[in-house]
Amino acid sequence: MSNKSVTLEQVAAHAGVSPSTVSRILNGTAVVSDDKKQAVAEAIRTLGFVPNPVARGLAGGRTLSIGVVTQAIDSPFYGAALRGIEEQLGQAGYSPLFVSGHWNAAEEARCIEVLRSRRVDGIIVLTGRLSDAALRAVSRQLPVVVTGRSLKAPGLFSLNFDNLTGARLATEHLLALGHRRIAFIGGDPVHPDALERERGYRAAFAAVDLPVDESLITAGAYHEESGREAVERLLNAGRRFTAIFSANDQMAFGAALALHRRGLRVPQDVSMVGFDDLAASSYTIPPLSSVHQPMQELGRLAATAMLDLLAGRKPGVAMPAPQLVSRESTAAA
Amino acid sequence: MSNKSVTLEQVAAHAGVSPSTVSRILNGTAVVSDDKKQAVAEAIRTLGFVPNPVARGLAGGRTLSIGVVTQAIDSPFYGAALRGIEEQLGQAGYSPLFVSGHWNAAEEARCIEVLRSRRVDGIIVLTGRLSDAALRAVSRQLPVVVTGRSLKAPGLFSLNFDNLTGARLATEHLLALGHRRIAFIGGDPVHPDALERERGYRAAFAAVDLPVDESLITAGAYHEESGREAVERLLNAGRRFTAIFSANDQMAFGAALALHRRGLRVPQDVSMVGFDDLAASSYTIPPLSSVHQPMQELGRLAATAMLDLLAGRKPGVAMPAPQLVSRESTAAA
DNA sequence: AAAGTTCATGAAAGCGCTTTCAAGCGTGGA
DNA sequence: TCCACGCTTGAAAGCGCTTTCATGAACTTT
Repeated sequence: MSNKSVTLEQVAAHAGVSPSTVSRILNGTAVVSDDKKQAVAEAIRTLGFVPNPVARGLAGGRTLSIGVVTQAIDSPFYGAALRGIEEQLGQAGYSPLFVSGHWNAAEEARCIEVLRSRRVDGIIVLTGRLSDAALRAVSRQLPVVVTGRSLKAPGLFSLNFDNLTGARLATEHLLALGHRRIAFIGGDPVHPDALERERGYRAAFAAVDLPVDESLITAGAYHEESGREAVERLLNAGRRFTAIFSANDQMAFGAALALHRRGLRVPQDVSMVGFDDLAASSYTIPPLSSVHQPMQELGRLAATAMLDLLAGRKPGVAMPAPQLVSRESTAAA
Repeated sequence: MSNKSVTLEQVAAHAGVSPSTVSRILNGTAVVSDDKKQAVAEAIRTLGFVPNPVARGLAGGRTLSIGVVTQAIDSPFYGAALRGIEEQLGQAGYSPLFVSGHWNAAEEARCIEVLRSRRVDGIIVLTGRLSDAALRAVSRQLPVVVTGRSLKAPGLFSLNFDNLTGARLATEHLLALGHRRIAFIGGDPVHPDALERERGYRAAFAAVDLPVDESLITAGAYHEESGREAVERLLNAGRRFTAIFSANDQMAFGAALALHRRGLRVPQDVSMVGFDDLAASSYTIPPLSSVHQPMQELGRLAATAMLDLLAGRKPGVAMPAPQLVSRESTAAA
C-alpha cells in the first residue's frame, strides 16, 4: 500500500519516453512503435502504475465512471439492477456512481447535475420521472441509457420491459385456472408501467370476450402497505373475488397479509399473482406466482448498452420477453 | 442547462478579485474582507457557479465524496444503511461512492484502492472482511468509519451494534413465553456478529440456569435457502422444538417456509424470532418478531461520524441499544 | 519617526493527465 | 540527388482548482 501513487510521468521516465507517448499508449490515441509499447508496459508493471481517474477527468479525458440514477438505493426491485450494472461496468474498468432521485423529477435533475459536475462519461437512468425531452437534452452532451421507456435519439438508448404482455400473461394464467372475479391492485398511475400493467389485465379479459368488473380494480402505490389497504378496501366494500393480480410483488405481500388477517387462505380461497418476481417472492408463504422481471439482467444490459455507446457502437441488446413464474399462490378456482 | 459550466476564474473576474480569493472564500481557508465576500457571493449567484469537484480533487483539495464499502449493493439489510448514509451525506453536500466487496477481503482491498484513486475524502466500511490492521493502515491516510466492529485508532471511528444483547433479548423473549426447546439457526461463523448472536442465545439460557441442547443448534449462511435447509435438517434428524431463533430474518423466512411445507404452523406449533427486523418482516405471514437493527439510523450515524472526522471533531455518536419487536410469530408454548 | 508586525490579497506554481503543435525521421517520386 | 509527404514522438499548453509565496498596506512598538 504505497502512500504516494506513481504517476504517468514516472512511468515515462522509467521507460525512457515522453509522457505524451505513455498517454497515447494508454488510450490507444495514436500509433506507437512496438518497442516503446513494450518498454512502457514493462514500466507500468514494475512500477505498479494505475492511471488517476481524477486527473483524467480534469484533462477532459474519460473518468471511467458512469452515473446511475436510481430511485431509492435500498429498493429491493432496483437493487438487482444496480448489481447487474456494477458487475458489467466493473468488468470494463468503469465504476458506477449511484444517485437516488426518490421519484422526484426535480431531485432527479439535480442528481444529473451532480453527475455531470463529477464528469461521468455517461448516465444510466432507471425509469425515473424526468421528461423525455429532458433526457434527450442530456443525451446531447453525454451518452444516456434509460430503462422503462422507449425513445430514440442519437446518443440515447432505451431498454423497456414489456409490461403489457407481462400483465396479460399473469391475468391469462388466472383466467386459465378458471378464475373470473379477478381483482386488480394497480400501481401509482403516474408510472407509465402501472398503466401498461392495467392495460395488460384488461387485454387478457378482452381476448376471451369477458367484461372486466371495474369495481374490482383499485389503485395502490407499489408498496406493501398500499397492497394491504387495497384488500381491506375491497373486502370492506363487500367485493367478491377468487383471485388477485397485484401490479407488483410488494403490494402482493401486503395484500396477502390482509387476506390472512381476514382468515382467507392463499391459494385455497384466493389465488394471487404478483409482478416483478422479487428475490423474496420465492420465500413467502406460500411462494408467490409472479411475472419475472430480470432486473439483474436488465442492469447488465443497460451497462452493456452504455459501453457500446461509449465505444461509438450501436447497442444491440434487447430485453428478454416477460415470463410467468408459477408458484404456489395460484390454484384452480 | 448550460453546456459549458462557469469556472472559478470567471467568478473571480466578475467579482473583480483574484481566483485565490474566491477559493479562499469557498473553502473558508483564510480571512477575507466582507465586501469581497459579498461581491463573490453575488457573482456566484448570478453566474450560477458550481465548483468542479474533479478539479478540486486534482488540486489536492476535497472532492466532497465519501467512499462507502458495502458487501452487496442489493442487500436488503445493508440497503437501508446506504440510504441513511446517502441522506446524511447529501445534506452536507457530500456524495457517496458505493462499491461492493462481496464478502471478500481481496475484493474489498481493491475497492479501497479504487476509492483512493478517485480521491474520496473518507471511507465508510460496512462490516467487511478486511483485517483490523488493514483498516488501521487505511485510516492513517484517510478518515475511516467502520461498522460491525469495535476498534480505536486516530482518524478511525467504529460503530458496533450490540449483537450479544440483541440475541439475548430474542432468546429471553422465547424463554419468557415458556419455550424451552428453542432451536438456533446461526449465521456463517466467519462473521463475528454470527458468533456474538450465538453467545447471546447461550447467555439467555445461562441466565436462567437452563442447559442449551447442542443438537438444536445448526449453522446457516444468512440467506433464505440456508434457513430452509436448517429446518429440514433439524426435522429430518427428528429434533423436537417449539421455537426457533434465527440469527437473521432472511434465514427465518426460509425456515418459516420449511415449517409450512411440513404442515407446522407459526406460531401455534413453532414460535419464531428473527434478527435485523428487515422492512419485509412486518409483512410476512405471520409478521415476524425480530431484533430491530436500525440500519438506516446506523447509516446516518456513520455518515455523521465521518463528517465529524472530516471536520476534525471527535465523533460523538453512538449506536442505540437493541430492541425486540414483538409481532405475531411468537406465542406462549 | 523608523523599524517590526500583522493581515488581506494577488501571482504563480502545481495536481496528473490529455492533446494540440511542431519537429525529426525515413521514404518515394521526379 | 533533392524535395515533398507521412509517420512517430516530444514539448508545452491547458483542464479548474488549491496553496505557497511574496507584496504592499495598515498597525504597533519604542
